[in-house]
Amino acid sequence: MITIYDIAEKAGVSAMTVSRVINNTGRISEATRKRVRKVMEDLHYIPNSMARSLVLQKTNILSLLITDITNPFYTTLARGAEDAAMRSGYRLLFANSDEDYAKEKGYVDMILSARVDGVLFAPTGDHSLENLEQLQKHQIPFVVLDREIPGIEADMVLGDSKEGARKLVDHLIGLGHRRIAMINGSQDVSTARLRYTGYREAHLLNGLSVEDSLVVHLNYRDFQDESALDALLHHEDPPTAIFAANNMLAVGVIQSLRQRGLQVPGDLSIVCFDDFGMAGAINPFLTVASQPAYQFGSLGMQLLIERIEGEVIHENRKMILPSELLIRTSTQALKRR
Amino acid sequence: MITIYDIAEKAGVSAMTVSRVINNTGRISEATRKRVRKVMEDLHYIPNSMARSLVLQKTNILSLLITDITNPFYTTLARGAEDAAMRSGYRLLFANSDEDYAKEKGYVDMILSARVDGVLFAPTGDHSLENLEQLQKHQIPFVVLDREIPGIEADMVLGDSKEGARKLVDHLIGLGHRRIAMINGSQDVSTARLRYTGYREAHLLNGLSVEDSLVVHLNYRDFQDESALDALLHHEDPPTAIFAANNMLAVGVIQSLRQRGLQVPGDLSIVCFDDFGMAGAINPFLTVASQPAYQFGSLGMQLLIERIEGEVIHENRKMILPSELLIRTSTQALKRR
DNA sequence: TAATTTTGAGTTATCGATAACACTCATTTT
DNA sequence: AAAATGAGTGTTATCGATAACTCAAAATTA
Repeated sequence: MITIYDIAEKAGVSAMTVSRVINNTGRISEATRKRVRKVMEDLHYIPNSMARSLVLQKTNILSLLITDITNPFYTTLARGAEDAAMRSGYRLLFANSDEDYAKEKGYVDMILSARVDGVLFAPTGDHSLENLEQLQKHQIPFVVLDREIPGIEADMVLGDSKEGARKLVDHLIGLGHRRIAMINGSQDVSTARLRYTGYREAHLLNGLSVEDSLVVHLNYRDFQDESALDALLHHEDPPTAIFAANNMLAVGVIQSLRQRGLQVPGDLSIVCFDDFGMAGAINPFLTVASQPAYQFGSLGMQLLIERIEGEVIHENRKMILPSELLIRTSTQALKRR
Repeated sequence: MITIYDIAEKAGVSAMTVSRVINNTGRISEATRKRVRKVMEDLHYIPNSMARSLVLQKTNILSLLITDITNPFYTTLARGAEDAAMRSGYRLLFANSDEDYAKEKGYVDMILSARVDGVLFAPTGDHSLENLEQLQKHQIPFVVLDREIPGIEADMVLGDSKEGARKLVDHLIGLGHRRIAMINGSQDVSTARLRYTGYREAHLLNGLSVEDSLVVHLNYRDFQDESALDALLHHEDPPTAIFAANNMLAVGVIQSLRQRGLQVPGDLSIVCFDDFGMAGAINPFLTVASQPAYQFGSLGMQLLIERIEGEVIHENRKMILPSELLIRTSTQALKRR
């Protein structure tokens, strides 16, 4: 491995002079500069960023922790974060917790160990509190994305889960649906709680009551346990529409329904949160509350970088990004029976 | 920031003893070990991995460079790579080149600067040669994914682009199509060349000739230039089916067709390479040659880790993963006119 | 011309960890 | 009882870079 000492020797100068050439600091004569540059090129020199970070106490690396790399919402968010980080001259260290608290903890340790300058943190759920406190203890600046964590004061970029859910359910009610099931994520996640609240409010505002036997709490990531769906379908007064709390759940629900020979929207209307990115564009099918994923990333990154570089310590900022109701073909007016 | 020296002082031992406790090396009395452990916990000590890597000359970090983080093929591949890296105790540094050579170069510099132990490299195209040579110069082990680069000898995990393309086009010909257009990626990418060869062979094997005016070379990533599609549609003897060389191109084509009021498969049948992951499961629509994306990642990672840890230097290994023809509803038998 | 300033470097200490070696005691061997 | 062994720990040098300080020679000023 080539070091500044190798360069220094070949160029007949001291290591410090090489360092000065690399960083364009101090005074160097044009002749020396040229000579050093030449040697660096000849030897294909690349600075060792660990050594540099060690002394500078700054890595110029920011970390983005997402919960599901296969979910288009998060990959689009990642693009937004990456672009914003790049613009400000930071490198981005991606991490994927897979909605798994233990993995998340592992990545937090890695992040601390790597001494990154800041973290964009999409938590797996309320229990992420400990991991965020861990960051606080070590004074790593962070911005919380997508899910609010009770007990944590920090900059946040969130969606309007309640309002979005209200709009979706309102749309279903407007189509005549009265028996609307909800397949929700874990109650441990703020967005799941708020989406339930929105679901509830939409009912109440329309003079309908909420029947809790139509509400199921699962996990955002994968829809494996089909018994819940079975219970809904065999309900004495079964639902005519389903509100899936996110896109992945909706996929699972639709697949299961299809296996059971049920049609969407023929037999059941389906709505969900979050769109499907590029892939969803092939055949825009699901009626969704689409969130501005790219902005989650770019705005969050902006807040983070301001925190890191800004001299003034602002109040905590909480940005709420609206979602957009996109009505497509997975919903239709209730047929009378 | 807490260091081993802080721990050492508080515990009344030398820094070396702390290091020994951390790494479970050397002989330490149970009493000292316990005392040091206690102090480490009290002070929330986290080792500085940069300092450690600097002296060990090993980072325990591997890098995965993909070309499109919003493409489900690559995110699934990433999951495979991540899982495999995790299993072997490595951390994974994701990087996303966005099909952009300059960004790729930037990430290669970062990778070199970070002194990662190895790289899983999905190149943007043939010009990635320079970037791979850069890695070779610095003796960073790497495995090439998905796209073969002329002039590079290395372990590779590739798909069977030619065979997959042949199957797709064969399927279309079997349905009676004779005028089959191809919307291809850049000729700078090996998979694009091979998919064209497969397209060609399918024609020849069926006793058909290939008409180059039906073949368009664009870019894998986004389908912006619609003039090419227009030209095809206004061809004197227009195509009845389109083979899009990858999923992203297919999305673009279908969106454009829809804007023009054309139906798939009513007016045109469409096939493409690569499936759509979770998101595509909502409404399996496109007939595709599906590649085992997860395996690309996990197998590639396995080869890489063998390279890094293996004592024997094997011959270069070239793994070809088969694709599977999934016939869905974007293709139908040619109606006579 | 002597004094001062500027230019263009070099020296040394440091960041946080670990390897290699050294050095006590206590215990075992001869 | 002297010598050898081994357990437990400390010292010093090192990884590759930069900050802070130093210093000689050249250029400028008085």
